[in-house]
Amino acid sequence: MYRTNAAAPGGANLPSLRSHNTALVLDLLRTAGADGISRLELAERTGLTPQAVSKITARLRAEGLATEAGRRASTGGKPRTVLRLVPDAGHAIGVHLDRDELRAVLVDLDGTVTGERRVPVDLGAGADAVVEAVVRETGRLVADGTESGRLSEVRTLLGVGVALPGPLDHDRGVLHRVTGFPEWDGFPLRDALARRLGVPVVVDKDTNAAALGLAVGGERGSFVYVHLATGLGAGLVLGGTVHRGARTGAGEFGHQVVQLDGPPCPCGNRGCLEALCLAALDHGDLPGAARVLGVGAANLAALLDIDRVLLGGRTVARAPEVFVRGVAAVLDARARREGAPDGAVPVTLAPAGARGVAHGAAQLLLAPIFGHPNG
Amino acid sequence: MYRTNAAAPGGANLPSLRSHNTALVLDLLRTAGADGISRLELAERTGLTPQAVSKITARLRAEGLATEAGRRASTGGKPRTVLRLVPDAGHAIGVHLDRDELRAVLVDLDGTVTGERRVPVDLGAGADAVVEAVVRETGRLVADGTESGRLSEVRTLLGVGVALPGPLDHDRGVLHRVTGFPEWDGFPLRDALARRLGVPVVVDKDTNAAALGLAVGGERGSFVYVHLATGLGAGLVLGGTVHRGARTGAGEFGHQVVQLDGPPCPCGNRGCLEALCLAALDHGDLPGAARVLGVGAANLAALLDIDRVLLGGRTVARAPEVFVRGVAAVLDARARREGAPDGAVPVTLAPAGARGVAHGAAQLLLAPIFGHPNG
DNA sequence: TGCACTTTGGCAACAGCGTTGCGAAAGTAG
DNA sequence: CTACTTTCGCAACGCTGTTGCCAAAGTGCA
Repeated sequence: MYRTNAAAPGGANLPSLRSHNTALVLDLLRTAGADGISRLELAERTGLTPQAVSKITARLRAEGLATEAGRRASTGGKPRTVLRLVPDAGHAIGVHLDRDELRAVLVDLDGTVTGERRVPVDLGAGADAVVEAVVRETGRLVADGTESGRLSEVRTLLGVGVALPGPLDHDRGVLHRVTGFPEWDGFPLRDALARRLGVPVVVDKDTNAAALGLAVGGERGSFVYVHLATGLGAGLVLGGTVHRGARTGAGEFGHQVVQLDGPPCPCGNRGCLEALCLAALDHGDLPGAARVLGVGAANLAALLDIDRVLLGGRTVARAPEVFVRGVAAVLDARARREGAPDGAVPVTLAPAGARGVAHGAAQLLLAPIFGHPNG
Repeated sequence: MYRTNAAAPGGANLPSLRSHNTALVLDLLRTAGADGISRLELAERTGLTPQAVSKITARLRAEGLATEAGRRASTGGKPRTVLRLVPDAGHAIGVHLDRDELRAVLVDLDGTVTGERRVPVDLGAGADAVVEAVVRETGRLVADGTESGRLSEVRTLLGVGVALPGPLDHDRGVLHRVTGFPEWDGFPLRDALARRLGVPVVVDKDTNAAALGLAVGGERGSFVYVHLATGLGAGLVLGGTVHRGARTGAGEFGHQVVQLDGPPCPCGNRGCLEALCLAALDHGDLPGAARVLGVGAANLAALLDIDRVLLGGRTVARAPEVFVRGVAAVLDARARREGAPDGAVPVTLAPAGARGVAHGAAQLLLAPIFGHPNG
């Protein structure tokens, strides 16, 4: 399986060149999905010569990652042959560990969910119990997949991605003080799971996983995924890649202060977005909560100049239109006042729904194959 | 002169591989400065083999970009030969266009300022007058440089970088509504200057230029440069590169809302950082202004997880310690409350001083040579 | 039906990249 | 002076994408 030359401190050699171009072609094949894409189109999109694309796709076909799938209509000459990704050539499991629920999905190379499990879980029950639950559920997903013939070989399982509420250290796979569950502080979740599962494991914040899932799912450029459930967080995608920051702690959207000397927040600060938002929700004031969210989103949009704001999470799902409209109203008003030439940043509902985080967690393993090192 | 393969949509070929590695080596040579760096050290730092480094440095020496400069002490065998960048092999001019002053600097490859001019200018006097002033001052810089023997050939002038208050379109080099001077809206400054000067011109916001200058000057990782003068803005460097966002408008720090329903700002919003900050300054309340700045910086640090906050600009220069201490106090307090394992994000004064923006503007032309495409 | 034309896409030869094997150069240590 | 270590370039090499060329597979017109 192809991986980018991650270890090198920057120097590039021929193998890394090859990996890069192969990943590029694979990414285009994935994006094309079931429609497929022709060799010549691949050449145009990558900037490579047709002959180079022929060589690369020949390798991919020999390794079972790509296949020919029909032809296009002729435009006066030999018709183009359509190439397609072979989705079953690789799988990954994405696990969404929420405060009260575990959701695991089996995902193939092109992002299709081919298996899913949901069980209640208590994050407060301690590390051993939770690790055990993850091992059990991923095991069942693999068993089901093998039985149905989808996971024909164990080797096609690339690894397991785990997404859960932060803060945590993505690089080392170690949890910090998961809000509300101090006993998790310092637990090396990635290594503990990798030892038990025997496959690579990647750990990330739920918001980052969801944002990665959206980026892989076709959302281009820079955007923010705002997640409102028991807490408030954000996943940032800047220029197509998830921005995690120096200590992989970026996205602390909930504790942005937007009211100097405002009401106190459990985090110790005053006037945090999360505190104001949750307070409004407690009063049943959804539009008020949306407006507060909008102020935060508008700040973020101005600071980072993003293309889009995507909303998700359980609370948003309860009244999607109220939140989308409320947040958009704040952004529109600000754009009008500032006379933005292209209008306001659009606000939409994250399309993946309740499965978004688990799906994105699986992409933590799949994305590197397509040339997105850390997503 | 080496340039990265910018036009390609992602596909890499052998020339682009070569450019990449050459730029990498040049960047290390530049970073090493007058001390120089040995071939073996270059090999270790890049991950390339010693032989590859020998070939690359041989090319660089043949083209006059690098030279041998002494040897290190032996460690039991043949002593390492030290290589050094030839600073005079290339120059760039950086122009800082402020509301009332034009500052232009001539900078060589390793960032040393070898010529400087300062003249009063009125941005409100219209485009023609300002363009004329830039043409005149850059011309004099070149004339002085040629006379002193530094600019031995005209070909060593790579181009002119112009930095001025935003907002503007960096990609196209077109100004938007420069705050306070609506007549500039839509003026194609880059093309107008390039036609008159006959060399490449790059236009950017003053804050971005300063941030780029700091990044090139050795500031690693992710940081924010906060500029407080007649207005308030920020330049973001994320993972070593300047973040400009989708429409190159990122860094709108001044109009971050931190007080819902706060005092009105000329921009039309309420409770903007800039409004609060300038109001405090009007009352002579520097610590108050610093505190407001600190709240904004803390929000940004939490959102983006940056390594450092750097302060600059005329107002900061008037009482540097008050601002550094005031901003740091807010960040420290928040870090303590949240129990950040590594402590608070450090706050320091931007080292480049009043010349920072002009120096950074020159780096807009130099950075691509060292593998930083847009800085 | 047959011929001319267009377009696709693979084979073979090629240029250029970093890599490997090896030896000359230039020091230190005894 | 000898033995050893370390640096560093020459030559041969393997592999990359590129170029030149030609067979295959269509369309369109006579």
